[in-house]
This record gives sequence, C-alpha cells and structure tokens, in this order.
Amino acid sequence: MEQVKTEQTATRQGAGEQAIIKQTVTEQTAAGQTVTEQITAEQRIVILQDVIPTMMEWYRRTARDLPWRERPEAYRVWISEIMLQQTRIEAVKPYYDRFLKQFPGVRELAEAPEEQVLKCWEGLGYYSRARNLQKAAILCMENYGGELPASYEELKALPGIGNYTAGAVASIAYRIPVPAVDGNVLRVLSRVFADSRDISRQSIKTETEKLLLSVIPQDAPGAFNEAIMEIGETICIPNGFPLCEQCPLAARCLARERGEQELYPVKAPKKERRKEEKTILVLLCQGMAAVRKRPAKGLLAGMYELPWMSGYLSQEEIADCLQLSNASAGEVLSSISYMGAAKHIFSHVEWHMKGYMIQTEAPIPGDWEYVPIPELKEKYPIPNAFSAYTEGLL
DNA sequence: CAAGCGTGGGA
DNA sequence: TTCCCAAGCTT
Repeated sequence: MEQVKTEQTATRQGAGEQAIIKQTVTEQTAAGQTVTEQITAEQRIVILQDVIPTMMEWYRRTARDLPWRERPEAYRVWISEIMLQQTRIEAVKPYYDRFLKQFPGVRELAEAPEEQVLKCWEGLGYYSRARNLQKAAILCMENYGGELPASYEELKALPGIGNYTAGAVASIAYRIPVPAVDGNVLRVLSRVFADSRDISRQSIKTETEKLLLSVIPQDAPGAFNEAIMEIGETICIPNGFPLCEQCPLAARCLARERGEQELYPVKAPKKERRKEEKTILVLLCQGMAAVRKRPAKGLLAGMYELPWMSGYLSQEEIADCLQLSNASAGEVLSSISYMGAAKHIFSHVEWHMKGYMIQTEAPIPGDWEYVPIPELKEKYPIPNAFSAYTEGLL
C-alpha cells in the first residue's frame, strides 16, 4: 500500500483542541458556506475497532450467496470485480456465468480474439474493461506463468486494476490484509463518522485506505472488505434512508446518533451531459446489414456501429451524402423509410438519433461493410446505443 | 484533479 | 419523465 500517502485530518487552526472535540462544530466561511469539523483519525480507529467484531459476525450470518463467492479463486474474483465496477450485481450475474464458461481461465482469455471478448461483454458497458481484462491476461501469461500475481502491487500494475480491484482480489483470493475502498465503503464511513467532506475527492479515498489498512483483521481481510460493502449495499443504501435498525455499525454511527443520515454522503454535483444529434442508417442489402468498426480509443472503442452522420439530415441530404450515381440515388430515395427517433444516454453524452432504413439491390459503398445478419448477431459486438435500430433486424 | 467512459433500474 | 446513480480505472 505504498501509494497511500499520509494526510492530515482536515481541521481549521487550533490543533490543541482537536483531540477533545466530541461535538461537531460548524462555522461560516467568508463565502458563507458551512464547514463541519471532522473527527480525528484516532477517533475513527477507535470506532472501527469497536464495531469490527459485530460487523464480522453480522457478515458471517447474513452474507448473500453470490456466484463469485462460491469458489474464490483469483481468476474468478478478478473477473467478478471488473464486471462489478460501476455495475449492479443483477446486471453482472448473467455475464459472469457466460464469461467464465467461454473463458474458464487466464489462458483461454489471453488467446481469444479481442472481438470475441467484446462480444461476450456486449451490453455490459464500459468496454475498456473487457479490453484491459484481455491485456492483463496476456501479461499474466507472459510474466506470471498464467496465474494472477499474488501481491497487491503487481495486481495494481495490470491494466484495468486500480486500488479497489487490487485490494479486492488480494484480500479475497490471496488473504492479503489490504483494504478495498469503493463507493459503498466511502458512503458507509461518511455516515459512521458524520464526515461532510466530498467523498469523490481522491484524497478522501486515500485517507480511507490508510485508515482501513490500520484496522483490517489480519485473519479475514476479504470478509472484512466484503462486509463493509455489503452493509453499504443492503443497509446503508445510497438512495433512500438507511435501514439503521439492521445495521451492525449502528451503535457507533455518528450520523445515526445525530439523526443526520440524510446529510451523508456529500458528493460534488455531476457535470451536465452534452447532446449530440445523429442520423442513423440501417443499410440493408440481400439479408446483410452495414456496420463499421469504431476507433480503438474513446467512446465504445473497438465496438461495431451502424453508419451515422452528424446532425438531423433530410432524406435528400442523406442520399446526397451517400455520393451515389443518379440512378442509384433514385433507388435510395424510393426505398428510404423513417424508423423514428431514439435517445441513448451515456454517462457524459446523450445521443439524439433519427434512423432511416435503406434497402437496395446492390451494396452502397462507404466506410462500412455489409455483413449477413445472422453473423452480425453471432460475432459482431454492437453496443446497446443502437438497439432501437438493430432490434428489428436481429 | 477533472474528465472520459455504458447501461439499466428505481425513486 | 427526469433524475439519481452502481463493487472504478485511465489519462
């Protein structure tokens, strides 16, 4: 955990009174914001050490049966943790089973064509996860004899594995006592400590890792990490009021003691999404549809997409764009049909789309390829962003 | 540090 | 409908 750097607990001046603060003190800044003083690192350690036995007992009693908990081998834990990044358990389950069946181990994953891995990931989102997964598998074949390395630092050096995932794999699969700080952990602890600092700040994550490293049970680090996360997901929930009466941390939770559960966690507001207008083309020809591969970097990297053009184009403008001879332009204009509008929301951008189907006798040349529709369905990874226009075909 | 990177489910 | 977001990582 050498990446964990020391950070002072945020306080105002007057370190002398810091040690004896019991009540939260608020003050007004010049800007008029309310600043809440935080409890000290020492106080946090005391609270955690007090509740850990209760929490571990709670987890032994109530841990859910999840597919990746059946056999906690490093490879399986790794796959599950990557899939679970920013993704709900229910969404992951079917993908996890299918992925492990198709790629049972590091070797199978390393040797597969990238498009096959992306196809298996199709619909799960954040596709760089799948590409990094395979890059890491190849590195494991080259450098670690086809196994995942059994140290936090080596895990973290693999593509797609950051602090959280390295901690999760190391603690769950290898029983290495390192924390795994995710959004659940930050939310739970922000409430337990009544911490009003923005949990999206990297410095808070680093401070939390350092704190948990000092209290994590040496004999059950994986269960400890999973226990806090499970509390966050089932009790100390993000949406709605936490179910404190069931919580093994309730006895020492400052937010609950103060009746201020709804004040935490504090998160910075999200940035507004930009909007993009697109004209989507469903080009059909003799049982084939046109698709093209997206660039290797950026949004939906490496995935296939329907041809599209920026902006909302009229049918005449579409025909012009296709740069056809006069004869085939007539065919296009007579066969083109409007498929309706659709919207797809990504995390940082919205696509507002209008789709047109164009069925021709001969393929329309362009920066796309016509692929037989069954093959498209079987082999080509296409993101859900286009589902409004592909579902009818497939 | 901030921004880019998917998707589907629930309030 | 609209908004929130969920077991993060990379650049």
